[in-house]
Amino acid sequence: MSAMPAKRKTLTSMDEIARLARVAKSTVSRAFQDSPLLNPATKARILAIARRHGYTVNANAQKLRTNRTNTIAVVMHLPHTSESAAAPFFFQLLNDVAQGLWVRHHDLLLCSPEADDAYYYESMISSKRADGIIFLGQGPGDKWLRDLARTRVPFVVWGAADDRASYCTVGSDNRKGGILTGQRFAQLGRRRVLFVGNRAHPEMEHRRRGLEAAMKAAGNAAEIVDVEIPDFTFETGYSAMTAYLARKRARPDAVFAGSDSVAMGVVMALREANLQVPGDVSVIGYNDLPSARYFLLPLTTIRQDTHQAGGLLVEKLFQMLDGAKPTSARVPTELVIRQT
Amino acid sequence: MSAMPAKRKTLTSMDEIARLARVAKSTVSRAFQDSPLLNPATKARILAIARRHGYTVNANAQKLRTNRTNTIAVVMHLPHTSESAAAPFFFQLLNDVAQGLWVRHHDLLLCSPEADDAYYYESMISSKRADGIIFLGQGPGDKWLRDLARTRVPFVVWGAADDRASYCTVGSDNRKGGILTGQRFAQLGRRRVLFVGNRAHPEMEHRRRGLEAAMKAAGNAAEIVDVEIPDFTFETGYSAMTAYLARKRARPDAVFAGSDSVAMGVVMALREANLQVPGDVSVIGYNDLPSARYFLLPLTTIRQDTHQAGGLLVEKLFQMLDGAKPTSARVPTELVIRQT
DNA sequence: GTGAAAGCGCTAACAA
DNA sequence: TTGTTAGCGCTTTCAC
Repeated sequence: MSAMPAKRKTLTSMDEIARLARVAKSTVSRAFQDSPLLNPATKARILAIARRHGYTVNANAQKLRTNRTNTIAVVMHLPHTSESAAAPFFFQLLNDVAQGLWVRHHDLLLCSPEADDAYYYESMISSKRADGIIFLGQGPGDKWLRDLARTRVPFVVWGAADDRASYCTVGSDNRKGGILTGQRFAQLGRRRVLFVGNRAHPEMEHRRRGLEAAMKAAGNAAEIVDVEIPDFTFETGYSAMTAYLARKRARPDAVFAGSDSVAMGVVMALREANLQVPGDVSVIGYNDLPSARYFLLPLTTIRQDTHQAGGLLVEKLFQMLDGAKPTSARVPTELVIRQT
Repeated sequence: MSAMPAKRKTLTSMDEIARLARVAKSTVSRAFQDSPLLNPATKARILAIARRHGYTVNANAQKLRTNRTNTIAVVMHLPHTSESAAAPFFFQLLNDVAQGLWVRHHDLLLCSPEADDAYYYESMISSKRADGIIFLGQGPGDKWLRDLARTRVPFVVWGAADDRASYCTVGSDNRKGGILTGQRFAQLGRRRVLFVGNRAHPEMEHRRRGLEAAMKAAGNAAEIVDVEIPDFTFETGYSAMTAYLARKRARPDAVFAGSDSVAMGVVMALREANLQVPGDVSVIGYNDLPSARYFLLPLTTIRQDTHQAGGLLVEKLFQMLDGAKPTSARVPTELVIRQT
């Protein structure tokens, strides 16, 4: 059934409903706010009339008046070309954040990062498009986030904790992820490990440091070489690894990749170069994507709990909107050993 | 740099800016609208002052006044549990739609389908939260979409074209996808094919009919059996196939799956039952996900151009907002033969 | 329990 | 080229 009869011209303002119900506009307003002051009978009558006429409260007038939007902006890097597979991990996180937002009856405004400049995000808030912002990922360098922290913009970030705790983050324990990887490599007797990532991203830098610490602690004088990549797709992993193998004589015996997608690309490149995985080279990814499990060679990887993460991001942001100053949080990190 | 100096209290209304610039409020308004009427010098002066004071136009007042939101709602089924892998295909589509929307300077409100009831969507529009709606997927049955088409709500749908053309869709040529699959199976001499999908979804029904037509045309008296599944995840494909094999004596020699994820689940189930893919059983998926290519067994599948689709969805919706009545469109469909 | 009145910040018609 | 004015539809005092 079409819920709103087409015949009746649908009414668009409280005044009109008020007139029909023979009450004041303010009474209609109270009915829609479910005010306890209001006589239940009056309320029911008003709501019935409104429904019959396809009336809904104008959200913009409401937002203007109350100075509250009930909207949260979620900023996520969307790949500009569709060639590069959209980062599945962030979509998973987006999904979990969205759940948390529905539950709290807030709208989700999906945004792409504009210039990495605090100004853009300040104006999102000052123009009253959203009450707060959730950033899915820090990107390389977080200076602009520190800048943003100096303003009145309420926001939380998925990513590595800021050393100076200038803003609130939720992230996996990246250092631990690095340590688990290092321990695994050490245990397998690996000595020439490649870190295929990007240390400009705070998260990656933490992983890298954990990796180094663990390998050092194990004491078998391993060497870590960095292969810098600009993004974390399969294609990038594949071509970075291929290029590396073409250029260098020394073969790595282990690779720690910045994401599962990268890890899969690395495995493909390795196989094409006739290196056995995991015989000659061990490979460990990050995120435990669903597809990591069903890859050609089920991928060994670091898992983080995105569902919990999504909930935490939302929760922290709401605490902030309530005037609190929430602390950063970590979600646990775990090594999933499969066949690489 | 923090773009807005913290010292100065940031101004929040045009009146205040007008006073500082010694002009009328309407002149400030014109400056922000980039009105050609305005003296460029005046405009520059106003904008400079505004910027200096961290002023931005209040979007809600603007929306209220102009009765335009510059926002499009995108409705997408987000899995309520994180167990089931979020449908990667729709995220890809979301990404492409988002691109199209940025380009046109529109905001994207991400929504989850509430009750499959036209009322909910009518109120999204009548409450002026969005100017139009893009539905990513029809779901099982599209009666409510036909209902919605009888209202004044501007919307377009990713999915199968409605027989009665009551609303505008963009979708892949599902029938052709079915035909390509049928031809391939026929050419391989397959006779007992399983359709693992859900005919309540119009898209699936079209594929299924194409499959049947092609197999009939090939003339080798094949039989098609339906395995109904409620969603299109790996897990569902896996368990549906496992259950089927446990129940039935007759082995299929071909499977046409509702999505690549389902196809991968099917392949796993088949292997566990000691059936060779593609030796004993051919499997064809749908969507050509990035991960389909790097699956355990690179997946044979039907590819559709989501990038083009995203652009078309946005374009059609804008035509509709301009008062036109755009026709439904199809994006091409192609068989990608790999190893299943 | 309900009504009257003021005003949120903006745009656009009209006037100058 | 700029200013004046009248609302857009709502919430929220304050009165009764």
